[in-house]
Amino acid sequence: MPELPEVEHVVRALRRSVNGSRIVASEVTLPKLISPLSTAVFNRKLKNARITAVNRRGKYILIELDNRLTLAVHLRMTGQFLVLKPDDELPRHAHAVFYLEDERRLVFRDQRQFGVMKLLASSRINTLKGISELAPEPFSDEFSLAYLKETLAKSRRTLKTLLLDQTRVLGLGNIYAAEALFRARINPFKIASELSTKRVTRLHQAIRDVLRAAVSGNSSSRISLENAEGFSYGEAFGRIWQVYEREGEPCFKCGARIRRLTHGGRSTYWCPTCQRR
DNA sequence: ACCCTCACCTGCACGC
DNA sequence: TGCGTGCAGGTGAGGG
Repeated sequence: MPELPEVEHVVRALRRSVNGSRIVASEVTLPKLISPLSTAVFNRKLKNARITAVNRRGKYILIELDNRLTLAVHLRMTGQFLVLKPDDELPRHAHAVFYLEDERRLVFRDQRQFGVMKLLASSRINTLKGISELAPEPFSDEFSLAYLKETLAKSRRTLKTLLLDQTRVLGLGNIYAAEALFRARINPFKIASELSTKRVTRLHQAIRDVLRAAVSGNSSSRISLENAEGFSYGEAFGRIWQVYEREGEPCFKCGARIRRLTHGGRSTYWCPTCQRR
């Protein structure tokens, strides 16, 4: 599920539902999830730790504990958190269970098993491979027009590819990259360094607009970890994509048929008229 | 230093 | 019904 907005929703839901809770025990049934730690060490370090904060950096969820450790979680494609009440059955693909002092269980499930958890000293979070190199947060001052202009100027890759690179532009995934390019009326296969200043400006605005709309959309209040079905894209969020997953359908702006091409192993959708080369 | 390809997994929709 | 194919929202290792 998760691009930056979805991760932000998960973070907020975790804050509402488990911040302040104490973990009395944990269980991990998929060792690679927490590698390189052993499950024994992982469980021992978490025992009796209290969750003191839940934050986000890029698409990483940072669960801070009162023992100077932080659990950094990346959901990748299908990772989910949910909170079970005492009588609830453990769902399929539950790979880690955190038993809370009030009898609830915080569960991490992940159908495709791509998700990762790293437990390490809070002071060392920024040294974590994957986090240390991340581009500035899209809503920070650091992610300025000048930053984007310089970043694009340095790359001969296509925009679509570059927008997915979290070390250059943070927060977009395959959906929002396509949506941002549509919003900015820019062709996904354009070479980054060849973009005019006018277009860079439009793209900068579009990236923020698309992410902001998704973060602050009507969905956020409805999401709850106690109702896992709340976590999905598309209709469940009450949103319709402009181009994503709309191959062959008419563009909402001009009526042209939306096109799709597989590019670097992933689908790219665009309107051939609104987003000319 | 950069950029590309592939690998990591399960499950679903599709066509034969 | 069953089986093969392609596809799915993300990243990181390895190689050119």
